[in-house]
Amino acid sequence: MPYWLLKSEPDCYSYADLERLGRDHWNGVRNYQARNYLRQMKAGDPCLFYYSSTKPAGIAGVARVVRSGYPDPSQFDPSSDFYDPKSPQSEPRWTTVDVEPVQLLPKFLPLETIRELPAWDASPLTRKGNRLSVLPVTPEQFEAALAAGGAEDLLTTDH
DNA sequence: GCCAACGTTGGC
DNA sequence: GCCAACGTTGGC
Repeated sequence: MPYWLLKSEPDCYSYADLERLGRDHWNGVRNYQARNYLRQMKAGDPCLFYYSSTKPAGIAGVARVVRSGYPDPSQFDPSSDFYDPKSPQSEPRWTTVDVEPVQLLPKFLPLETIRELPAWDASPLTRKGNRLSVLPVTPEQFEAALAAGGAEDLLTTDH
């Protein structure tokens, strides 16, 4: 089963917002590489919910994909910040997925600590200049993040 | 198709 | 707020 990491600015959209809504679209991704990953996501895939552009940045919680990729409606909405007039209706350019909350990490996992986890050495997340907002995570990275965040092992308790 | 300019991301 | 990194745009 693939694992993913989703970035969000918590001032804009936090884990608590997702928890309050119960389920939501992960929309507004306007980067082709991130979009291609969104298109690979399947219902049931676990995701790490990452806070960017905040102090400190890091992983706040775990979410799960509940609906795989479909056209992001906001690309066709002129009143949306994510409106893309160049996206053809016949072949929508941008994709969204639906996610639901799974759990808040008992201990917020700062980027500084993520960098100390050997499994994360190879991740784009820990590389300088990284700007990818949706990225794949290995099972080892996922487990290491949960352990460091004091969470239950979802690999054995789920599914 | 190249590449300079520009805009955005994101850690610090 | 700064600035490095990098994606996108547009002129040629």
